[in-house]
Amino acid sequence: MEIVQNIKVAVDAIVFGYSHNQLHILLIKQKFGELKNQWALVGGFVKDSETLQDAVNRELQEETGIEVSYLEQLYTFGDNIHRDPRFRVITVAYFALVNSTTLTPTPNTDAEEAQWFSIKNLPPLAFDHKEIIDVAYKRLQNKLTYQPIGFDLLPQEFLFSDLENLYCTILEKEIDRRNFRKKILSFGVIEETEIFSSKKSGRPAKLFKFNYQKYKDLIKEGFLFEIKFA
Amino acid sequence: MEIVQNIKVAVDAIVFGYSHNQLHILLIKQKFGELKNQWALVGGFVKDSETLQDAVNRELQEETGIEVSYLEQLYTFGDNIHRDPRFRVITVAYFALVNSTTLTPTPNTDAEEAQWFSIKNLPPLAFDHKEIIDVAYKRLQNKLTYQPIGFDLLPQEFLFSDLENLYCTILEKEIDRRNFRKKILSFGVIEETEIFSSKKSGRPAKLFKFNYQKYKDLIKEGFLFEIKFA
DNA sequence: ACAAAAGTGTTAATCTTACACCCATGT
DNA sequence: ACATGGGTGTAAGATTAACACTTTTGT
Repeated sequence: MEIVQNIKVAVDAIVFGYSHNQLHILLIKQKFGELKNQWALVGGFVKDSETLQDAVNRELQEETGIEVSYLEQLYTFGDNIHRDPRFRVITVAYFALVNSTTLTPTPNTDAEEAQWFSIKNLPPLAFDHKEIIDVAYKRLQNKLTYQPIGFDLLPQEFLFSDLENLYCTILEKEIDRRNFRKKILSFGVIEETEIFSSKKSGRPAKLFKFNYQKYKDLIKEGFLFEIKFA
Repeated sequence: MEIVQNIKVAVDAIVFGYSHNQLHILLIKQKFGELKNQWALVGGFVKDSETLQDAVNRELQEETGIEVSYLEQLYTFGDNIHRDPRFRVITVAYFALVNSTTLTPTPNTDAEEAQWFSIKNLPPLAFDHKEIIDVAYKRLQNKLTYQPIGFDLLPQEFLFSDLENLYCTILEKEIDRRNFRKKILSFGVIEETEIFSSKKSGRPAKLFKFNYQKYKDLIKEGFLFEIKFA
C-alpha cells in the first residue's frame, strides 16, 4: 500500500511562567531563515524516529535550554490548511509550565533568541501562534480550577499570598483571601515549612509547599481538587 | 528550506452510540488489504488539501454513512513510533457521538463492513485502537459530568429514565432517581413535551427534550452544567 | 507611630444527600 | 388485582459566601 501524502508534522510548546505577579509566555526569534525577526512559539518539525514528546523536549532544550515542570498535549492544529504559507503543516501543540525559578532561557544556537513576554503584552506572532496561545490560556484557566497545577508555576516553597495572587491574575478575578486559604488548606496537600520570608515590608510570612505524594495518594481515594469560587 | 520527513498523518473517529441501555462503539472491518479481518476504528489518511475535520467527516461518510451529532478532537497518538508496523503514522483521534436513532451504519464501498459493538464486549482491535478507545471512554465519562453531551446520545425526545440510565451506565454508578431529576430540571435546559411514551408496561412517561438554544444563552451568563453525584 | 502585608472565625444561605410511598397503565 | 415503571417532598448535613479586625515587621 503506497500512500501519497505531503503533510509535515511539527510540535509547538506553549510555555507558561509566572513572576512578578504576571503570567508570561516563552517565545523565540529566529535570527535567520524564513521566520527571521518574527516571534514564535518554541517548536519545530518532528523527526521520523522520535516520539512527539521527545520532539517537544528536544526543541525546548535546543531553543531555550529550559526545563519544564509540567507538560501535556494541548491540541493539534491542522484545520487551517495554509497556516504555514510554505507547505501543509499540522502542529501538535503542547502545554507547559515552569516554576519561576528556572527563569532564564538560553538558546543553544546563536541563530535564536528566547525571551519571556507578559501575556498581556505579546509581540506580533508567526503563523497562527496567537490562536494557539489563546487556546492554551483557556486551558490554563480551566485547569487551574480542577488540578493543582498552579504549583508548577511557583517555586517549590512559596507564600500563600503568591498562590492567591497567581489565581487572581490568571483567572482575572477577585478572590476572598480567607475563604481561599481555608479551602486550599482543607485539601491537606499543602504544608507549612519552618521558613519565613522577609519581604520588603509587612509582617513576615510562612512559606508553604505542595506535597505531591500526598496529592497522588488522595487522588487514588477519589479526592477531587477543586477551586470553584473566583 | 527543505524538510525531510516521512511521517504519515491519519485521523480516527471513536463513535459512541447508546441503545438498549448499553454504550456502543462503531467499528469497521476491511474485507481486503492490510487490515483484512481486523476490526478497527473508522479512519484513514488525511489528504493534502483537506482539513483534519473534513478528513474525519469524509471517512465517516465513506466507511459508515453515519451522521454524528457531536464531534471534537480527542488526542493525537504519536508517541508509539511503531503503532502502525508498516511505517510511521500519527493519528489525530476524534471523539464522536450519535443519537441512537441514526443507528444503522451502511458503508459506501463493499470492501468494508461497519458494526456497533457494546463497549463491554469489543473484538480484538487493530493497532493501538483499544488504547485510543480507553482514552475516549474516559473523556466521555468526564465530559458527561460537566457538559450536556448525554443528549447527543439520545433521540431528540427522550424519557427521563433513559437519561438517568445513560448516566448510570456510562459512569458505572448508582444514581438517586429523585435527586437526579431535581438537579437536571433545576438547570432549566430540559423541557417537557406533550407527548407520552407508551412502553410495554408501567405508567406512561412524559417525553422530554433538551433546549440547546436555552443552554447556549445560559452559558453566556456564566451558567455551569454540572452533575456531581453519581 | 504608621504603613504594609499576614493571619484568623462566625454566621446565614445554599446545596447536597438520604430516603419511601402513591400513581397510571397493561395484562 | 398485580406487576411494572413513573412521579414526587422533606429534613439533616455539608459546603459556600460574605464579612473586619488584630498581628508583626520595617521605616
